[in-house]
Amino acid sequence: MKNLEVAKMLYEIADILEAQDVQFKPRAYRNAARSIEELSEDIVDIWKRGELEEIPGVGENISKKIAEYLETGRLRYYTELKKEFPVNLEELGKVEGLGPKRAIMLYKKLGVRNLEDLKKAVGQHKIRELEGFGEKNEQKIAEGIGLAAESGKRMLLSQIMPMAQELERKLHSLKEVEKVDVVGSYRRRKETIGDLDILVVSKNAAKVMDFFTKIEDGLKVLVKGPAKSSVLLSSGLQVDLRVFNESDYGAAMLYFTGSKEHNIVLRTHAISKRMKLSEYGLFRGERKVAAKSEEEVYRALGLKQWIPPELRENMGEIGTSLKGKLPDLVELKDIRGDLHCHTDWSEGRSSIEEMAGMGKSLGYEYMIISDHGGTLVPIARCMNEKKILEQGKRIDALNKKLDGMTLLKGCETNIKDDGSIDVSNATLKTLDIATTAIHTKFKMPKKEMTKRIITAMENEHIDIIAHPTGRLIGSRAPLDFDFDEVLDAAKRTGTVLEINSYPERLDLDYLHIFKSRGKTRFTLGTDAHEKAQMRFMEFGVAQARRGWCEKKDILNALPLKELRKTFGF
DNA sequence: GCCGTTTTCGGCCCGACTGTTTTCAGTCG
Repeated sequence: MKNLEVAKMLYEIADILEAQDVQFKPRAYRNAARSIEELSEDIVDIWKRGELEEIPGVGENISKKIAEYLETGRLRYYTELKKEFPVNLEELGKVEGLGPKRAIMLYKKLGVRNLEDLKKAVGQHKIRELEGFGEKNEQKIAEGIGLAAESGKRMLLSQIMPMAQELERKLHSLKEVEKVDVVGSYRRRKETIGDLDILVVSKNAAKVMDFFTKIEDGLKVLVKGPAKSSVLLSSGLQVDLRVFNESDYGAAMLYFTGSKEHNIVLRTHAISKRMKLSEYGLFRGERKVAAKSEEEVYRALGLKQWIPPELRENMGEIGTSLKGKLPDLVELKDIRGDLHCHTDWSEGRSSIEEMAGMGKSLGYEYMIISDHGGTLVPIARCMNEKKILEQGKRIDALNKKLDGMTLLKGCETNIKDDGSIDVSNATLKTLDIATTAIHTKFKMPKKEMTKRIITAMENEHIDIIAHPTGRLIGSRAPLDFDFDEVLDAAKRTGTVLEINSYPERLDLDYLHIFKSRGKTRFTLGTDAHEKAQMRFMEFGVAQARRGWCEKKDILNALPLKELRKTFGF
């Protein structure tokens, strides 16, 4: 997968062009880079099909450059630029307050090429003497170097959520605060969060800013103004807070929820209607047309529906809302059961009874017990076939005692290198729903990997492929296989792809879900290894929503009777 | 360099904060 490599190169070209005061091109390169970064498909495949120009933001010139790079392994245009400016802009850009222009300036005047050089220049107090820099800037850069290692580290949504909720509570405790909302990528329920954006309604902004900049856990105040302040928490999380009037709050919510791309399209749309949109409202000339609520602003722009935050990723949501055709997104309350759970029969930490108790308290109609089973060693405490059958009997017995909820017999088996399953068909047949997944040998040629997964799907006893891409956010890359072929196989064999709700997995991710919607349905499973983790369902639902899923796309929104029919048990 | 419910040419989001300026540039989101 060369996507990130190509994106990085385009970002760097953008930075160098910007440092040279080139107009508009930097943005063009950045747009292209961002699209490529977010592709769910390998750019090499797109190039081979001759469809580079179909990528949003990639036109004739950039596509030629990408093709040259993929074909020859280098891009002359880029190497020329780098020869002129041999600067590690990616590294230097992580220093707060240092952008491409100043970085290039530091190279020209002081020969700074990377973080190491920058440290030296700061140490020798050379930066303060440069025109346009000064003592304070030098000091800021010195602090920025220390923080650079920490910054840019994104945290999982599940780690951020408790912090966000606590900040919300603290701000609410201040009597001057009328409203608090955590917005930004948190509100859009992105799988990882870089920083938190908080909006507050208050008539006493100064008081709120004083309170916020002295907040417990604050490590450093980055910015403090009458309308905006930023604090770096000791956890490394940056929190931005803005205070607004009640009357502008909707426009502010809209603006700070983003995404940036959603906003740009929305603002451009406003211009086309001879209006101007900012965080203070939608204006026609001097007159404020709408600002109080998001609904009001969207409506005034001619959109027929309010766009849920999870959809605001510039994937066609604005055009779709103009036509009034947005999906009616699945909600947590639609989910009638968890279809991926472990217990202490394999590597889980809670008993079947404890898990069932949790399922009941969540109001579920059913849930599966899908412990690890099979012969592949690396999986902790895999059940052998005898134990799988024994567990099945135990579940049957428990079901007679359980009132109002049904336990389903399941097992998470393993896909061997050749695509066969490490549990016999005879045993798989005794299960209500059979799940399988890749847990070994994550690297093999794309063709082989594709065949391996499809072979598993063709086993008539297999119902679900769990965490299909195998990625672990921040630590393991997704498996390399042809997703379209697997999608076709899902349609053909009736095998379902899972949306794994475990925060490090969230697999399928929203781009794959978006692409698959309508071609196959999905199951949601938490992959809980203890009862409390069954609450991860909300993250899976969020991911499904980000992939535009409706209730009908999710199998565990079905009543048990329908689920039985679908899986034939 | 890209793109089109205003356009195939002529535009390209917008405002806050900071530091260094004496009216603004750079950075950030």
